[in-house]
Amino acid sequence: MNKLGHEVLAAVLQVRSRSPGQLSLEVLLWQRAREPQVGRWSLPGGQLQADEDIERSVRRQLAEKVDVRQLSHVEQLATFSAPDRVPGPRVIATAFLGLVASDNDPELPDDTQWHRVDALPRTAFDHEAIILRARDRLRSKLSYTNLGFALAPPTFTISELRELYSAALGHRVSATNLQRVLSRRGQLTTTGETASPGPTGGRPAALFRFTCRDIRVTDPVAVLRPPSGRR
Amino acid sequence: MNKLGHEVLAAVLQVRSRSPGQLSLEVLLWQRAREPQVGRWSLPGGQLQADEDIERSVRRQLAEKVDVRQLSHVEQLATFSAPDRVPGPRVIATAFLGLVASDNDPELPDDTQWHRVDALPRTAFDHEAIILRARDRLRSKLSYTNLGFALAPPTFTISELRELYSAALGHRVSATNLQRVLSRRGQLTTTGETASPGPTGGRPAALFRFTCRDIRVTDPVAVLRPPSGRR
DNA sequence: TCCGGTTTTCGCCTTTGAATCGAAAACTTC
DNA sequence: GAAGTTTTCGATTCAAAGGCGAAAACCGGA
Repeated sequence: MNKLGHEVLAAVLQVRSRSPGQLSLEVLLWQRAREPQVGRWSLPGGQLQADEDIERSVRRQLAEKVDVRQLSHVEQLATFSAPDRVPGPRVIATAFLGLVASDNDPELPDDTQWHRVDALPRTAFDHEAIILRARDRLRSKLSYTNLGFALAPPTFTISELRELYSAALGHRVSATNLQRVLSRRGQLTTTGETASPGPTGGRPAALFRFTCRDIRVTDPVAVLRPPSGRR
Repeated sequence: MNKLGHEVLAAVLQVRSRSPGQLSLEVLLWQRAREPQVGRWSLPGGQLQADEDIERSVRRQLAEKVDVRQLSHVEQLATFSAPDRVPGPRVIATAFLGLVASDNDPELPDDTQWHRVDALPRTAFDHEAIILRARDRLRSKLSYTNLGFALAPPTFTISELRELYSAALGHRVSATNLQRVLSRRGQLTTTGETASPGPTGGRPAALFRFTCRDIRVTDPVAVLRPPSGRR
């Protein structure tokens, strides 16, 4: 039997604010201190162990870089297998998408930093392709699932949520429409509380939370759905 | 470095007619002649070789069971890694979805047969889960992409296409609606030809083909799309 | 206390695309 | 030519998202 190495890699994404009011989608990377590719930035990950499946493995590997209890969502992305994707002995990689809610700010090791996904530094191997794949997966799932819960704090105003979505999707989002779409789907629950207005005043915003914090497909808009039989 | 085996598996799906007029979604399986799991039905696949990536590997392995030129579409599904998913030395599996258009009827080896996905025989290892995953992927992509081209013959009538979709989706489909949805999306092109009516008469049906035979997302119904800026 | 400024919220309307229905068209056989 | 079949097409309804502006609820300062 042909034996080869298998690693797991995770693109952990979070919407973060670098300067106040300026949110951006960022990814967790660590800088390589040794060859190969010294100085380049890598996704966290490592070799799969004998007694773990890849889902367990990715959580174990991530624990070295970040508090895994702050991971609100992890899902498999794809497996990358080009024979020359890394130098030396062949290694297959299964990539994951991880999400951290925006109210967390995990302690990071010295070699590890957040980087804007739209302004990546020099990355190692095929990691840039993996990061972009993770971003695309997040963007499409924000549309047709309730995955927003994994980016948002436990409770939030519509304006805050709008900024989160806007940073993650990379385009402007209307607060009016966001609220209507999510609440029509039953994803939003009002807490009854209100946030205190900012220094410039204004009507106090109502606080919401996601109805359900398990990922749930909103029906990938079931086109060609079965005939209703309704008359 | 921890070395382990890596195999690729393919769930090749086709809409086939067992008795005339009765279409069903079927999957290509071969029956195991040796331990482990003698007599159970397996997905085609095999060990990844040193110089190939998994996409090449799956096509190579499939060539042993079916004419690969008849494969109209192949895509990666997911990687399965439970340590005990097969007995003996550990093997990771990356599963693929393959599609064959309904006008093909490939020559098959003696140990290989088509089986209805909704009436599977006793399958080996975790292969049933993979088959169901493949079916679900096909069903959702039929809705929001033009993947139908991979199931359909080069040219077809709307009625034929309706039966194909109906068998693949597992529910009735309205011909009227199917035609309008696909042509609004620009996926259908009329050939100008018409099919000859059946033995019972009836208006001759117009022949169509898919505008484009590369997979193309129809916009996963871009909810929360960017503001139009239109006034 | 009143008033302008600010932010959120809500209702109404438009737009888009899918589902339904029924009638017309085009062919068969008798 | 009449009756029966099947396809095709237009008109209508229905559902969900996007756009817009007015009303609500707060601020600070005159």
